[in-house]
Amino acid sequence: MPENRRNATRERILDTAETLFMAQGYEGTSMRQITGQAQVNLAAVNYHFGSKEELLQEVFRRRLKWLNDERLRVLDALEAEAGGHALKPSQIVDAFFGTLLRMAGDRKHGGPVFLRLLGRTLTEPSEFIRTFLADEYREVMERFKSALFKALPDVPRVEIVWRFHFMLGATSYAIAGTDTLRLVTDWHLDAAEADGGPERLLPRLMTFLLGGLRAPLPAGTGPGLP
Amino acid sequence: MPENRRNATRERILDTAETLFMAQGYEGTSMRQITGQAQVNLAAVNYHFGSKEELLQEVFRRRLKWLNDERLRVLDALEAEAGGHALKPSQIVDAFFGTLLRMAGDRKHGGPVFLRLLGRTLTEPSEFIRTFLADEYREVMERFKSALFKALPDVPRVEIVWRFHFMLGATSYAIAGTDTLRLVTDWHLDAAEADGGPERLLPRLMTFLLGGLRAPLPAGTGPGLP
DNA sequence: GTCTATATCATGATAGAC
DNA sequence: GTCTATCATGATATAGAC
Repeated sequence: MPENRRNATRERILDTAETLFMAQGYEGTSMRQITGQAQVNLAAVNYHFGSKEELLQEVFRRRLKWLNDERLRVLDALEAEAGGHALKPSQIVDAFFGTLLRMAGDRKHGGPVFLRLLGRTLTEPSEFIRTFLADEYREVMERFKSALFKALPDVPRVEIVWRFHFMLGATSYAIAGTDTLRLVTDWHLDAAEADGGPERLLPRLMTFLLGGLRAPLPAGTGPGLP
Repeated sequence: MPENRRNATRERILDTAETLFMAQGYEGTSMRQITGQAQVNLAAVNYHFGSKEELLQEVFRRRLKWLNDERLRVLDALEAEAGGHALKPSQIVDAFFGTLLRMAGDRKHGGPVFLRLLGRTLTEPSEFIRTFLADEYREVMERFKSALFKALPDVPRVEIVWRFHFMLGATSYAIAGTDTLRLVTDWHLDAAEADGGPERLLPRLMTFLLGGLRAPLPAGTGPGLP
């Protein structure tokens, strides 16, 4: 069973790398750590993926493919149901960010480990990571921006794009994990409240995001782009 | 002038390290890069700071000291002016996040370089960084949370803390730089619009943050903690 | 296909001359 | 205080045996 063993080794490397990159970052994780913990040979990474950079890309690709396909599937279903009418902003935001957060409960697709990795990687400085992520996200971004433009025809497009950006930031930070949350909590929240899992986080985040997305325009903001 | 030279070397190392950590991250930056670009000897970092970790901490300390003192100074002034009355949420949010963003125009205190570094570091996985930042932020966090609790007496404290967390995330991501912004833009915004500098960013961000902070409570949210 | 062994180089840190 | 020289370690990647 060479095919099975090949896949088993590949998947074990990917799973281990995902966990280590999440906990220590890309630069902070060595191939010796990955192969040691995955109990495969040091040369296996180069054999299966070519390089450490390509390993990282594959770690993201197998999860993002599923996530973004799912996002598009949900958006397609909503738009089909609406039959040409504009969607509600809350539907669009849930299709994008709700689908992401619900991944946390789905261990088959990475679960909380991948979510934290993704949140932490979005601000990673390495050029090749940002280029790669921008490519992976391009299609889904265009679809969701279009949906928001249609749902909010009176809001200048430039404002919608900025607010999408702010929503991404709030969400990334939230899924980057409870350790960073020590900055804010540490104090009035016990661990049970602070670490309530996705089912507590999602409604709170959605409320915040929609409040920001639908906030009245600030004074002095020009009209939309042509 | 041994004292002057000592300070000049120290400051040059700190400035160079700040820029490189911003562009490449902590793990991705070597002491050889830092000392080479700062045109000081390789041993100078260990002599002046002891280790690479302590260098990073000093890079942050000199900026965060000024930033957080300034935040507290603004908050003190607002509270003195209010004379015992609760502040408006917008005043508190501006004292915290506005003071941060206005640092971007102040090259004497790091300017945009430090802002991007800070935004990128808040999701950094290294344990010692997170512990260090949590310590540096503790006092200012407690003061601002208290001010928000007082300004929003009808909102459960746990909700305020969560929303503070979301605001931090949106802001971190926004100041982490326009490169990451390619994820969202790349498309309908020309560079001039997307990269409008802090004077464009601040009102947009404030509107978003306040919209999220003051959003109506979601259904099913329990009462505040005792 | 998988692994051993190794090539080649960069890293953070330090000892000791000046 | 600053520099040179060097240490010990760990990094990614690969050549070649099996």
